[in-house]
Amino acid sequence: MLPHKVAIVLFPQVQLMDVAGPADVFHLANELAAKPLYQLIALSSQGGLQTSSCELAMHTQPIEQFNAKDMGTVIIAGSGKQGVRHAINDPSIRNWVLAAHAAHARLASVCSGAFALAAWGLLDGRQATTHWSATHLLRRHFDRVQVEPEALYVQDQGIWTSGGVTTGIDMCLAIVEADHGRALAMRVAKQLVLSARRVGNQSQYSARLAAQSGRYAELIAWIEGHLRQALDIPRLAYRASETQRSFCRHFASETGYTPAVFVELMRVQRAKELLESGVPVKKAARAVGFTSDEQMARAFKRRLDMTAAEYQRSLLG
DNA sequence: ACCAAAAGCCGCCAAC
DNA sequence: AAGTTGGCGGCTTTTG
Repeated sequence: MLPHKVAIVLFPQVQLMDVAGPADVFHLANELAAKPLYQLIALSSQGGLQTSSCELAMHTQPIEQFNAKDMGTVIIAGSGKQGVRHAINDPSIRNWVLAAHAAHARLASVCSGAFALAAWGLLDGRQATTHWSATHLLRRHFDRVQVEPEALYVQDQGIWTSGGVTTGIDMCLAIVEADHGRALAMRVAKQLVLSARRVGNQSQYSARLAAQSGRYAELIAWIEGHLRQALDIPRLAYRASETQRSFCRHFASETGYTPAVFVELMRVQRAKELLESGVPVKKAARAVGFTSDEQMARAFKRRLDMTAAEYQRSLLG
């Protein structure tokens, strides 16, 4: 089987970590699988040495020497403003990436690389993210992009975008997982000594955001303060002075979560915080309102794809 | 790992 | 006329 070609496209003033993180993930995947799963290719407009924003330079190949149609994955690394602008207006890079996309290559960006994809129209109608400090800019300049400011990384119809710097690692782990399964991705994460593997959609944050304003702000605040008690739909609807049917409908459209899912996310989030401060699993489970540690284990599996004990252990390194 | 019971969820639709 | 409400039924998910 031929290795899957992964092209990383560098611009002037590239962020070193945007390149190094993904590169090491794919390289370690090869090592740990003991098979050449991925072939890494660093590309730039002219080839040669590319100086990163921190002055360390990387060797690259001229992009036009490679056939875009051969690429399995193309990663656009982030860089400073001038670098991105330069890339956006460089027709050789643009056409090459578009050709790769037309040939069904998987596209991905790290950090400000999303601006290049957006400028070329590739993110129209798609969910995407970029560095947290630039999400509002992305939204302002490209109103057809569904910007997800809370996500570490997002995948929508074959195009992946990730937030800043180290999230490129999280994204590439998810790519490895999609290609070769969870076991290999976990081994790579472990090899990289990543404490806790982070999932792409930080839904806990979204849940918390939803709590800050809007029609159910008060109810949500109350939920947060009363996680230990039973929070089923009849009770919540009663507190909201609505019928169950209307409450469910309104709550879901307001927060994006059904009531039960929302409560579970809150409990998992709070449990994580307790586990982080060293509280034992059983105690944490009771403290946040899970009726048993068994129930918490199931919730952790659902939301984080790991057990509470695994989560706690992952923090200790 | 399984299963029956319970709870959650959501489309449907008549009634506002 | 268009939009919201809430009861019902049944399908899916969760629980113990």
